[in-house]
Amino acid sequence: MENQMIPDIIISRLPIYLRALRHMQDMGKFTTSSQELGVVVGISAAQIRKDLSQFGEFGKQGTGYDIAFLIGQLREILKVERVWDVAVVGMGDMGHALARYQGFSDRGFRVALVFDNDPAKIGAQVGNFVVRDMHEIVGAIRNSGIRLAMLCVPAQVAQEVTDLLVEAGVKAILNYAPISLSVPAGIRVQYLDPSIGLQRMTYYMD
Amino acid sequence: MENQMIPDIIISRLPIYLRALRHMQDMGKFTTSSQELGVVVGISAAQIRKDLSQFGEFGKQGTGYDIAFLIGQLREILKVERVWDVAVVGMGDMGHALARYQGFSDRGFRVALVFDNDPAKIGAQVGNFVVRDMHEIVGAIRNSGIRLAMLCVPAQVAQEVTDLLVEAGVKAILNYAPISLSVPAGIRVQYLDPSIGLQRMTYYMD
DNA sequence: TAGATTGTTAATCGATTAACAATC
DNA sequence: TAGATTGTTAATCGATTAACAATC
Repeated sequence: MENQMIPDIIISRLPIYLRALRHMQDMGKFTTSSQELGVVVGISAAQIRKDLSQFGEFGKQGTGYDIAFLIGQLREILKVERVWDVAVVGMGDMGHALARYQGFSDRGFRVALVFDNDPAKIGAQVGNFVVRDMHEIVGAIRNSGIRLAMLCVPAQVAQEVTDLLVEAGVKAILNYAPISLSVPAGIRVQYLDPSIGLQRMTYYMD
Repeated sequence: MENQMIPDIIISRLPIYLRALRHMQDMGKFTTSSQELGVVVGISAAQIRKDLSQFGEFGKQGTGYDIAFLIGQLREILKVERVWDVAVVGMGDMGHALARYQGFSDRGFRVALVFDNDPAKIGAQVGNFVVRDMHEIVGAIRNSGIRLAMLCVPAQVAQEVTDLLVEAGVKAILNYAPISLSVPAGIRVQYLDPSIGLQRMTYYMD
Protein backbone atom coordinates (compact mmCIF):
# COMPACT_ATOMS: atom_id res chain seq x y z
CA MET A 1 0.00 0.00 0.00
CA GLU A 2 1.14 3.56 -0.64
CA ASN A 3 0.84 4.80 2.92
CA GLN A 4 3.43 3.44 5.40
CA MET A 5 2.60 6.20 7.90
CA ILE A 6 4.68 9.15 6.83
CA PRO A 7 5.27 11.47 9.84
CA ASP A 8 3.08 14.55 9.83
CA ILE A 9 6.10 16.80 10.19
CA ILE A 10 7.29 15.64 6.78
CA ILE A 11 3.87 16.16 5.21
CA SER A 12 3.79 19.68 6.65
CA ARG A 13 6.98 20.58 4.75
CA LEU A 14 5.85 19.36 1.35
CA PRO A 15 3.57 22.35 0.64
CA ILE A 16 6.55 24.62 1.38
CA TYR A 17 8.67 22.76 -1.16
CA LEU A 18 5.85 22.87 -3.69
CA ARG A 19 5.36 26.60 -3.29
CA ALA A 20 9.09 27.29 -3.70
CA LEU A 21 9.35 25.02 -6.75
CA ARG A 22 6.47 26.81 -8.46
CA HIS A 23 8.17 30.08 -7.72
CA MET A 24 11.38 28.82 -9.32
CA GLN A 25 9.35 27.67 -12.31
CA ASP A 26 7.80 31.13 -12.61
CA MET A 27 11.31 32.54 -12.63
CA GLY A 28 12.09 30.44 -15.69
CA LYS A 29 14.16 27.72 -14.00
CA PHE A 30 13.94 24.09 -15.14
CA THR A 31 16.01 22.16 -12.62
CA THR A 32 17.12 22.59 -9.02
CA SER A 33 19.05 20.74 -6.32
CA SER A 34 18.25 19.92 -2.70
CA GLN A 35 20.99 22.42 -1.83
CA GLU A 36 19.42 25.26 -3.81
CA LEU A 37 15.88 24.50 -2.66
CA GLY A 38 17.12 24.29 0.91
CA VAL A 39 18.52 27.81 0.81
CA VAL A 40 15.21 29.15 -0.48
CA VAL A 41 13.02 27.46 2.14
CA GLY A 42 15.48 27.52 5.02
CA ILE A 43 15.70 23.74 5.42
CA SER A 44 18.82 21.55 5.14
CA ALA A 45 19.52 19.79 1.85
CA ALA A 46 19.79 16.45 3.66
CA GLN A 47 16.34 16.86 5.13
CA ILE A 48 14.78 17.74 1.80
CA ARG A 49 16.30 14.66 0.18
CA LYS A 50 15.16 12.49 3.06
CA ASP A 51 11.65 13.91 2.93
CA LEU A 52 11.29 13.39 -0.80
CA SER A 53 12.78 9.91 -0.66
CA GLN A 54 9.79 8.80 1.43
CA PHE A 55 7.70 8.96 -1.72
CA GLY A 56 10.03 7.86 -4.52
CA GLU A 57 13.24 8.65 -6.36
CA PHE A 58 12.53 11.95 -8.01
CA GLY A 59 16.05 13.23 -8.67
CA LYS A 60 19.11 12.36 -10.71
CA GLN A 61 22.64 12.18 -9.38
CA GLY A 62 24.74 15.01 -10.67
CA THR A 63 21.87 17.13 -11.97
CA GLY A 64 19.28 17.30 -9.20
CA TYR A 65 15.53 17.56 -9.72
CA ASP A 66 13.45 18.45 -12.75
CA ILE A 67 11.23 21.20 -11.38
CA ALA A 68 8.14 20.50 -13.48
CA PHE A 69 8.32 16.79 -12.70
CA LEU A 70 8.79 17.31 -8.97
CA ILE A 71 5.91 19.79 -8.89
CA GLY A 72 3.71 17.17 -10.52
CA GLN A 73 4.76 14.52 -8.00
CA LEU A 74 4.18 16.78 -5.01
CA ARG A 75 0.78 17.87 -6.30
CA GLU A 76 -0.24 14.23 -6.54
CA ILE A 77 1.15 13.33 -3.13
CA LEU A 78 -0.68 16.26 -1.54
CA LYS A 79 -3.78 15.53 -3.64
CA VAL A 80 -3.86 19.03 -5.06
CA GLU A 81 -3.60 17.92 -8.67
CA ARG A 82 -7.39 18.17 -8.36
CA VAL A 83 -9.48 21.15 -7.19
CA TRP A 84 -11.13 21.05 -3.77
CA ASP A 85 -14.28 22.99 -3.03
CA VAL A 86 -14.09 24.91 0.23
CA ALA A 87 -16.75 26.56 2.40
CA VAL A 88 -16.05 29.87 4.16
CA VAL A 89 -18.02 30.34 7.36
CA GLY A 90 -18.40 33.83 8.79
CA MET A 91 -18.44 36.90 6.54
CA GLY A 92 -16.64 39.35 8.80
CA ASP A 93 -13.57 41.06 7.40
CA MET A 94 -11.52 37.89 7.47
CA GLY A 95 -14.13 35.67 5.83
CA HIS A 96 -14.73 38.39 3.29
CA ALA A 97 -11.02 38.51 2.47
CA LEU A 98 -10.88 34.72 2.05
CA ALA A 99 -14.01 34.65 -0.13
CA ARG A 100 -12.33 37.09 -2.49
CA TYR A 101 -8.78 35.71 -2.21
CA GLN A 102 -7.21 35.11 -5.61
CA GLY A 103 -4.48 32.80 -4.34
CA PHE A 104 -6.43 29.55 -4.11
CA SER A 105 -7.16 28.77 -7.74
CA ASP A 106 -3.71 27.55 -8.75
CA ARG A 107 -3.03 25.81 -5.44
CA GLY A 108 -5.83 23.25 -5.59
CA PHE A 109 -8.77 25.07 -4.00
CA ARG A 110 -11.93 26.94 -4.93
CA VAL A 111 -14.30 28.68 -2.60
CA ALA A 112 -17.73 27.24 -3.34
CA LEU A 113 -20.02 28.33 -0.50
CA VAL A 114 -19.98 31.18 1.99
CA PHE A 115 -22.11 31.51 5.12
CA ASP A 116 -23.10 34.05 7.75
CA ASN A 117 -25.88 34.25 10.32
CA ASP A 118 -26.43 38.02 10.06
CA PRO A 119 -29.73 38.77 8.26
CA ALA A 120 -28.12 41.93 6.88
CA LYS A 121 -25.49 39.83 5.12
CA ILE A 122 -27.52 36.79 4.06
CA GLY A 123 -28.36 37.08 0.37
CA ALA A 124 -25.73 39.77 -0.22
CA GLN A 125 -22.95 39.32 -2.72
CA VAL A 126 -19.35 38.77 -1.55
CA GLY A 127 -16.89 38.23 -4.36
CA ASN A 128 -18.64 35.82 -6.73
CA PHE A 129 -20.83 34.39 -4.00
CA VAL A 130 -24.22 34.97 -2.48
CA VAL A 131 -23.97 34.71 1.30
CA ARG A 132 -26.05 31.81 2.55
CA ASP A 133 -27.86 31.51 5.84
CA MET A 134 -25.79 29.71 8.47
CA HIS A 135 -28.95 27.86 9.49
CA GLU A 136 -28.73 25.96 6.18
CA ILE A 137 -25.08 25.08 6.73
CA VAL A 138 -25.41 21.36 7.46
CA GLY A 139 -27.72 20.65 4.53
CA ALA A 140 -25.89 22.86 2.07
CA ILE A 141 -22.46 21.44 2.83
CA ARG A 142 -23.71 17.89 2.89
CA ASN A 143 -25.47 18.30 -0.47
CA SER A 144 -22.40 19.80 -2.08
CA GLY A 145 -20.07 17.11 -0.75
CA ILE A 146 -17.66 19.76 0.53
CA ARG A 147 -15.07 18.43 2.97
CA LEU A 148 -12.94 21.52 3.59
CA ALA A 149 -13.97 24.64 5.53
CA MET A 150 -12.38 27.89 6.61
CA LEU A 151 -13.74 29.08 9.93
CA CYS A 152 -13.89 32.86 10.44
CA VAL A 153 -16.60 33.26 13.07
CA PRO A 154 -16.13 34.88 16.50
CA ALA A 155 -14.35 32.65 19.04
CA GLN A 156 -17.50 32.60 21.15
CA VAL A 157 -19.41 30.53 18.56
CA ALA A 158 -16.50 28.74 16.89
CA GLN A 159 -16.99 25.44 18.73
CA GLU A 160 -20.70 25.15 18.00
CA VAL A 161 -20.15 26.02 14.34
CA THR A 162 -17.35 23.43 14.24
CA ASP A 163 -19.77 20.82 15.52
CA LEU A 164 -22.14 21.69 12.67
CA LEU A 165 -19.32 21.45 10.12
CA VAL A 166 -18.37 18.02 11.41
CA GLU A 167 -22.02 16.95 11.32
CA ALA A 168 -22.13 18.16 7.71
CA GLY A 169 -19.22 15.93 6.74
CA VAL A 170 -16.35 18.41 6.80
CA LYS A 171 -13.04 16.60 7.37
CA ALA A 172 -10.57 19.48 7.58
CA ILE A 173 -10.92 22.97 9.04
CA LEU A 174 -8.67 25.98 8.59
CA ASN A 175 -9.40 27.86 11.81
CA TYR A 176 -9.01 31.63 11.98
CA ALA A 177 -10.94 31.90 15.25
CA PRO A 178 -8.70 32.45 18.28
CA ILE A 179 -9.65 29.30 20.16
CA SER A 180 -8.64 25.64 20.35
CA LEU A 181 -11.29 23.47 18.72
CA SER A 182 -12.41 20.08 19.90
CA VAL A 183 -13.05 17.65 17.03
CA PRO A 184 -13.55 13.90 16.69
CA ALA A 185 -10.66 11.65 15.64
CA GLY A 186 -10.09 11.81 11.91
CA ILE A 187 -11.01 15.49 11.58
CA ARG A 188 -8.04 17.80 10.98
CA VAL A 189 -7.62 21.40 12.09
CA GLN A 190 -4.96 23.93 11.13
CA TYR A 191 -4.74 27.09 13.21
CA LEU A 192 -4.06 30.56 11.80
CA ASP A 193 -4.61 32.90 14.75
CA PRO A 194 -2.59 36.05 14.02
CA SER A 195 -2.00 36.85 17.70
CA ILE A 196 -0.49 33.41 18.25
CA GLY A 197 1.87 34.07 15.35
CA LEU A 198 2.98 37.34 16.87
CA GLN A 199 3.29 35.93 20.39
CA ARG A 200 5.60 33.22 19.05
CA MET A 201 8.03 35.97 18.13
CA THR A 202 7.83 38.54 20.93
CA TYR A 203 9.53 36.10 23.33
CA TYR A 204 12.73 36.66 21.36
CA MET A 205 12.57 40.46 21.37
CA ASP A 206 14.74 42.39 23.83
CA MET B 1 20.67 34.71 33.32
CA GLU B 2 17.05 34.01 32.51
CA ASN B 3 17.59 32.51 29.09
CA GLN B 4 19.27 29.06 29.04
CA MET B 5 18.16 28.51 25.42
CA ILE B 6 14.64 27.20 25.66
CA PRO B 7 13.79 25.20 22.52
CA ASP B 8 11.62 27.08 20.05
CA ILE B 9 9.09 24.26 19.96
CA ILE B 10 8.35 24.93 23.63
CA ILE B 11 8.03 28.68 23.06
CA SER B 12 5.60 28.00 20.22
CA ARG B 13 3.24 26.16 22.57
CA LEU B 14 3.11 28.84 25.26
CA PRO B 15 0.73 31.14 23.33
CA ILE B 16 -1.63 28.18 22.95
CA TYR B 17 -1.62 27.60 26.69
CA LEU B 18 -2.13 31.30 27.33
CA ARG B 19 -5.10 31.50 24.97
CA ALA B 20 -6.74 28.46 26.55
CA LEU B 21 -6.15 29.75 30.10
CA ARG B 22 -7.76 33.08 29.26
CA HIS B 23 -10.71 31.23 27.81
CA MET B 24 -11.04 29.23 31.03
CA GLN B 25 -10.86 32.48 32.98
CA ASP B 26 -13.62 33.95 30.82
CA MET B 27 -15.71 30.89 31.68
CA GLY B 28 -15.35 31.74 35.36
CA LYS B 29 -12.79 29.13 36.32
CA PHE B 30 -10.05 29.90 38.86
CA THR B 31 -7.80 26.86 38.82
CA THR B 32 -6.89 24.12 36.37
CA SER B 33 -4.56 21.13 36.07
CA SER B 34 -2.11 20.05 33.41
CA GLN B 35 -4.54 17.23 32.69
CA GLU B 36 -7.49 19.54 32.10
CA LEU B 37 -5.50 22.06 30.08
CA GLY B 38 -4.07 19.21 28.02
CA VAL B 39 -7.49 18.03 26.97
CA VAL B 40 -8.44 21.53 25.84
CA VAL B 41 -5.33 22.15 23.75
CA GLY B 42 -4.70 18.58 22.63
CA ILE B 43 -1.29 18.23 24.29
CA SER B 44 -0.27 15.68 26.92
CA ALA B 45 -0.32 16.70 30.57
CA ALA B 46 3.30 15.60 30.99
CA GLN B 47 4.40 17.86 28.18
CA ILE B 48 2.57 20.85 29.58
CA ARG B 49 4.18 20.37 32.98
CA LYS B 50 7.61 19.93 31.38
CA ASP B 51 7.15 23.04 29.26
CA LEU B 52 6.06 25.21 32.18
CA SER B 53 8.80 23.86 34.45
CA GLN B 54 11.38 25.44 32.11
CA PHE B 55 10.37 28.81 33.50
CA GLY B 56 9.56 28.20 37.16
CA GLU B 57 7.34 26.30 39.55
CA PHE B 58 3.91 27.69 38.85
CA GLY B 59 1.69 24.96 40.24
CA LYS B 60 0.81 23.31 43.54
CA GLN B 61 0.71 19.57 44.15
CA GLY B 62 -2.80 18.38 44.66
CA THR B 63 -4.54 21.48 43.33
CA GLY B 64 -2.85 22.38 40.05
CA TYR B 65 -2.41 25.90 38.68
CA ASP B 66 -4.01 29.18 39.64
CA ILE B 67 -5.28 30.42 36.28
CA ALA B 68 -4.84 34.15 36.88
CA PHE B 69 -1.32 33.64 38.21
CA LEU B 70 -0.26 31.38 35.33
CA ILE B 71 -1.71 33.83 32.81
CA GLY B 72 0.39 36.56 34.38
CA GLN B 73 3.53 34.43 34.23
CA LEU B 74 2.99 33.43 30.61
CA ARG B 75 2.30 37.02 29.58
CA GLU B 76 5.61 38.06 31.11
CA ILE B 77 7.53 35.17 29.57
CA LEU B 78 6.10 35.95 26.14
CA LYS B 79 6.56 39.68 26.75
CA VAL B 80 2.92 40.44 26.05
CA GLU B 81 2.28 42.01 29.46
CA ARG B 82 3.09 45.16 27.47
CA VAL B 83 1.50 46.37 24.19
CA TRP B 84 3.47 46.11 20.93
CA ASP B 85 2.83 48.46 18.06
CA VAL B 86 2.53 46.68 14.73
CA ALA B 87 2.66 47.91 11.14
CA VAL B 88 0.38 46.41 8.48
CA VAL B 89 1.83 46.54 4.99
CA GLY B 90 -0.50 46.15 2.01
CA MET B 91 -4.13 47.25 2.16
CA GLY B 92 -5.71 44.57 0.04
CA ASP B 93 -8.54 42.56 1.57
CA MET B 94 -6.23 40.76 3.98
CA GLY B 95 -4.41 43.88 5.18
CA HIS B 96 -7.73 45.62 5.49
CA ALA B 97 -9.04 42.79 7.67
CA LEU B 98 -5.98 42.93 9.91
CA ALA B 99 -6.11 46.71 10.23
CA ARG B 100 -9.66 46.40 11.54
CA TYR B 101 -9.17 43.20 13.54
CA GLN B 102 -10.50 43.51 17.09
CA GLY B 103 -8.59 40.53 18.46
CA PHE B 104 -5.21 42.13 19.04
CA SER B 105 -5.93 44.56 21.84
CA ASP B 106 -6.11 42.07 24.71
CA ARG B 107 -3.33 39.87 23.36
CA GLY B 108 -0.51 42.38 23.51
CA PHE B 109 -0.70 44.14 20.15
CA ARG B 110 -1.97 47.32 18.58
CA VAL B 111 -1.93 48.23 14.92
CA ALA B 112 -0.18 51.60 14.71
CA LEU B 113 0.65 52.17 11.03
CA VAL B 114 -0.77 50.88 7.76
CA PHE B 115 0.81 51.19 4.30
CA ASP B 116 -0.03 50.74 0.64
CA ASN B 117 1.56 51.88 -2.60
CA ASP B 118 -1.70 52.46 -4.50
CA PRO B 119 -2.35 56.21 -4.95
CA ALA B 120 -6.07 55.47 -4.77
CA LYS B 121 -5.61 54.06 -1.26
CA ILE B 122 -2.97 56.38 0.16
CA GLY B 123 -4.62 58.92 2.46
CA ALA B 124 -7.83 56.90 2.69
CA GLN B 125 -9.19 55.73 6.02
CA VAL B 126 -9.05 52.01 6.97
CA GLY B 127 -10.38 51.26 10.40
CA ASN B 128 -8.89 53.97 12.62
CA PHE B 129 -5.93 54.55 10.33
CA VAL B 130 -4.99 56.74 7.42
CA VAL B 131 -3.19 54.67 4.81
CA ARG B 132 0.37 55.88 4.39
CA ASP B 133 2.48 55.83 1.27
CA MET B 134 4.70 52.76 1.08
CA HIS B 135 7.49 55.01 -0.13
CA GLU B 136 7.68 56.45 3.38
CA ILE B 137 7.80 53.03 4.99
CA VAL B 138 11.43 52.98 6.14
CA GLY B 139 11.34 56.44 7.68
CA ALA B 140 7.92 56.05 9.24
CA ILE B 141 8.66 52.71 10.86
CA ARG B 142 12.07 53.79 12.03
CA ASN B 143 10.69 56.97 13.59
CA SER B 144 7.95 55.10 15.40
CA GLY B 145 10.31 52.44 16.73
CA ILE B 146 8.00 49.68 15.51
CA ARG B 147 9.59 46.26 15.45
CA LEU B 148 6.66 44.05 14.37
CA ALA B 149 5.02 43.97 10.95
CA MET B 150 2.29 42.02 9.20
CA LEU B 151 3.02 41.57 5.52
CA CYS B 152 0.01 41.42 3.20
CA VAL B 153 1.41 42.48 -0.17
CA PRO B 154 1.39 40.35 -3.34
CA ALA B 155 3.99 37.55 -3.39
CA GLN B 156 5.70 39.26 -6.31
CA VAL B 157 6.85 42.22 -4.18
CA ALA B 158 6.99 40.51 -0.76
CA GLN B 159 10.77 40.07 -0.71
CA GLU B 160 11.59 43.66 -1.64
CA VAL B 161 9.12 44.98 0.93
CA THR B 162 10.66 42.62 3.48
CA ASP B 163 14.06 44.10 2.77
CA LEU B 164 12.64 47.56 3.46
CA LEU B 165 11.06 46.37 6.72
CA VAL B 166 14.38 44.94 7.85
CA GLU B 167 16.14 48.15 6.89
CA ALA B 168 13.56 50.05 8.94
CA GLY B 169 14.38 48.01 12.05
CA VAL B 170 11.57 45.45 12.02
CA LYS B 171 12.61 42.31 13.92
CA ALA B 172 9.60 40.03 13.40
CA ILE B 173 7.28 39.59 10.43
CA LEU B 174 3.93 37.84 10.24
CA ASN B 175 3.87 36.89 6.59
CA TYR B 176 0.56 36.42 4.76
CA ALA B 177 2.19 36.49 1.32
CA PRO B 178 2.50 33.02 -0.26
CA ILE B 179 6.27 32.96 -0.54
CA SER B 180 9.30 32.01 1.57
CA LEU B 181 11.11 35.13 2.71
CA SER B 182 14.84 35.54 3.03
CA VAL B 183 15.86 37.54 6.10
CA PRO B 184 19.11 38.17 8.00
CA ALA B 185 19.91 36.18 11.14
CA GLY B 186 18.02 37.54 14.13
CA ILE B 187 14.91 38.48 12.15
CA ARG B 188 11.93 36.17 12.75
CA VAL B 189 9.18 35.23 10.33
CA GLN B 190 5.92 33.38 10.94
CA TYR B 191 4.03 32.13 7.92
CA LEU B 192 0.24 32.21 7.56
CA ASP B 193 -0.39 31.21 3.94
CA PRO B 194 -3.93 29.79 3.82
CA SER B 195 -3.18 27.47 0.89
CA ILE B 196 -0.31 25.91 2.84
CA GLY B 197 -2.70 25.29 5.71
CA LEU B 198 -5.16 23.54 3.42
CA GLN B 199 -2.48 21.54 1.60
CA ARG B 200 -1.25 20.21 4.93
CA MET B 201 -4.63 18.54 5.33
CA THR B 202 -5.58 17.32 1.85
CA TYR B 203 -2.83 14.68 1.99
CA TYR B 204 -4.93 12.86 4.59
CA MET B 205 -8.21 12.96 2.65
CA ASP B 206 -9.34 9.85 0.77
C1' DT C 1 36.57 11.95 -17.55
C1' DA C 2 35.78 15.11 -13.49
C1' DG C 3 32.39 17.29 -10.95
C1' DA C 4 28.03 17.34 -8.96
C1' DT C 5 24.32 15.53 -6.57
C1' DT C 6 21.32 11.90 -5.40
C1' DG C 7 19.24 8.30 -2.02
C1' DT C 8 20.36 5.98 2.05
C1' DT C 9 22.67 4.41 6.19
C1' DA C 10 24.37 5.07 10.67
C1' DA C 11 25.26 8.37 14.20
C1' DT C 12 23.72 12.15 16.64
C1' DC C 13 20.69 15.00 18.57
C1' DG C 14 16.39 16.45 20.59
C1' DA C 15 11.62 15.84 22.12
C1' DT C 16 8.07 13.16 24.32
C1' DT C 17 6.37 10.01 27.60
C1' DA C 18 6.01 7.24 31.70
C1' DA C 19 6.64 6.92 36.28
C1' DC C 20 6.98 8.45 40.90
C1' DA C 21 8.60 10.83 45.14
C1' DA C 22 7.20 15.00 47.11
C1' DT C 23 3.59 17.53 48.92
C1' DC C 24 -0.60 20.36 48.92
C1' DT D 1 -5.82 11.44 56.49
C1' DA D 2 -6.72 10.16 51.50
C1' DG D 3 -6.74 11.85 47.02
C1' DA D 4 -4.88 14.66 43.62
C1' DT D 5 -1.38 16.71 41.10
C1' DT D 6 2.99 18.76 40.69
C1' DG D 7 8.06 18.94 39.03
C1' DT D 8 11.59 15.97 37.60
C1' DT D 9 14.17 11.91 36.23
C1' DA D 10 15.12 8.21 33.27
C1' DA D 11 13.57 5.68 29.36
C1' DT D 12 11.70 5.81 25.00
C1' DC D 13 10.77 7.46 20.83
C1' DG D 14 11.42 10.21 16.74
C1' DA D 15 13.76 13.60 13.81
C1' DT D 16 17.89 15.60 11.92
C1' DT D 17 22.46 15.48 10.27
C1' DA D 18 26.74 13.79 8.40
C1' DA D 19 28.85 10.99 5.37
C1' DC D 20 29.43 8.39 1.27
C1' DA D 21 28.81 4.90 -2.40
C1' DA D 22 26.38 5.12 -6.57
C1' DT D 23 25.81 7.33 -10.73
C1' DC D 24 24.34 10.97 -13.93
